[in-house]
Amino acid sequence: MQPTSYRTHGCGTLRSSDVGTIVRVAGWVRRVRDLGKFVFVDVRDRSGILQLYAPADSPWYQPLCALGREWVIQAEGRLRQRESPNPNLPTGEVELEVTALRVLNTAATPPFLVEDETDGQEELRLRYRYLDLRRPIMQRRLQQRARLMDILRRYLTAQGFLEVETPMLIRSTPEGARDFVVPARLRPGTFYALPQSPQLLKQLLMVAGCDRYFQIVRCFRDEDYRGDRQAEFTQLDCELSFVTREEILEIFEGLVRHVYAELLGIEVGEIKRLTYAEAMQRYGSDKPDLRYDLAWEEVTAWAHRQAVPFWQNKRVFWLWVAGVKASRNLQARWKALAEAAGLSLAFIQRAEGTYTTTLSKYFAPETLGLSEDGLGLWLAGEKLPGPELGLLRSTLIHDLNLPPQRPWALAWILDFPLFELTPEGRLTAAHHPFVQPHPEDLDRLEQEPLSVRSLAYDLVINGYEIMSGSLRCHTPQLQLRVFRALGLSEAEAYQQFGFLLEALGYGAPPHGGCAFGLDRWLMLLTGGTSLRDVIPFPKTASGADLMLQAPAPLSPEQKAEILRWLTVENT
RNA sequence: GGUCCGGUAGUUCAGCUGGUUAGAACGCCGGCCUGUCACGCCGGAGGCCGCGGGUUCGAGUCCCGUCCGGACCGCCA
Repeated sequence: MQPTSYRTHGCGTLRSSDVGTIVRVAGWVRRVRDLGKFVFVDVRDRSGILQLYAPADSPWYQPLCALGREWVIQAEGRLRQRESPNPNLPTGEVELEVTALRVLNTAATPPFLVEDETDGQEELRLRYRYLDLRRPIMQRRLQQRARLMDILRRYLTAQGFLEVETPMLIRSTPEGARDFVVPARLRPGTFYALPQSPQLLKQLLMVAGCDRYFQIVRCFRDEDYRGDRQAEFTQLDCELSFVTREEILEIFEGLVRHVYAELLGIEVGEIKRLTYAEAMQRYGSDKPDLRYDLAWEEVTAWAHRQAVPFWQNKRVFWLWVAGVKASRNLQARWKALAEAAGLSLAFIQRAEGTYTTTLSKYFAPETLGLSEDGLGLWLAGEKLPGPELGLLRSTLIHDLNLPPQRPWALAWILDFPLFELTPEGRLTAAHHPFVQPHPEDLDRLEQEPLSVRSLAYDLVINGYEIMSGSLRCHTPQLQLRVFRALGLSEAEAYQQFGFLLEALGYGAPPHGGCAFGLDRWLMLLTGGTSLRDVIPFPKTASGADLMLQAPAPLSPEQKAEILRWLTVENT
């Protein structure tokens, strides 16, 4: 804490070695404890908590007793050793014997405890966010956030990245999430859109020769909220020229390791690499939580040799959960879950060497060669592998309260499909339409587009997609081929993405990049379960800022002007 | 847009199959207290039971609607 004319020290910085010095502190009253013959007052500032002390015969005894919670005060005195130290506090060895006190501001009684263990519910905390952020735990989260950004800036700058800002008022592009839209006053009938990401702008920066770009940038997507999703969020956005996918992975693997080492002092272990196909086959998800080793194994060939009627003509997957016993109740719930998806689920339970299974009339359990107690599951269906494998895996982990094998599991997911089908059966970009097709699959782009892999990659941490990126199409010819595969004529492509195609035609270097979801990553790094804990001023699930009371109606004048813009014909 | 959970004192909650005057803890106010740190002890104040309608002799409780918060599905290239 910086000394100012109001203070000589930060409250939380004082130790036994400072005993005897005259100290002045300024901060908030956490609590007043009047014991009759003396009084203790805890003062809090960003650095921590310090205990003030005055005996009943002190002229400051009465004024200290009269303080209220969260009043802002300045206190001066000599630091002394405590008679009864508090080992739970960094400053627990010392206290300040008050010889001067000034009330800088009083405070209304706060609606909830301004403590780590607060009694306030989230709704109330959001309404009084400034009080919520005053809690030490929230202060630490703000500090962690600032540190993370500082670490990223230093690291990337040292790696030759250039920090460049891109505009917040851009144009709406088709596909993707719903845009937030801003009427353009000077051009009635036209609109800006807030960026869902600076994707195209950073590609243009590569065309400009920036070589390596990064930006810590706000992005906007007008979609529904979740605990891990806000409409307004912060990305670390990066793009590099003249690099291969392998080089990009190495650079950002370095960044991730650096962040864990600097921020948490943790050495992250191996960062696994899985193809999308492997991830779906073994975990049923493109963002599996690999803190758990649990994995599906396909046993279709074996299953077809058994006399189980509902396994014939199906693909069958086997999952073994060692050491657990599942109640009939749980088994019934999982079965219902599978059947709701049109799949069949069968169990085998081994407990103290004895088998229980509904399939005993088809084959002897002993032939499975299980060597330990546990629960086995067979999931069978025509459309497997699919997301049901993942749903069941995570439900099992949750319902059985399985312990993770490791606190951190980082993995690259590679070789995503380039395209996927919309529910209406139309071809659409799996990632975005600027991703470069995998060179090995390029000749199938027109005939078998769904089998084409892309040069996209995701970094998955503990089941969350934390970073996502790809190599991009860098020639107009290739970009047009992808657009055409997506059903866009050359005219339509130029109409929607003319500026990009034009730029690619002016000597775009090979390039690729990625974006990290910083809020989500920080949520994991600080051990939270909600983005609202790491975003200083978040919104509720319905997009409201309970403190500012946003969104709010416009004034009649503003509203009339908007209506005029909306009704102007867009030529 | 859909499903589910919640809304009672400043706060967190309890309040049974509808039944007299709606409770507890913390906080707040007053008093006492020689080492507290979730101080302790004694006393006190504090309620539009989210809002609107309905059923009923009678509604915090049951029904319908609505608003707010949360979780999940859809959505999130």
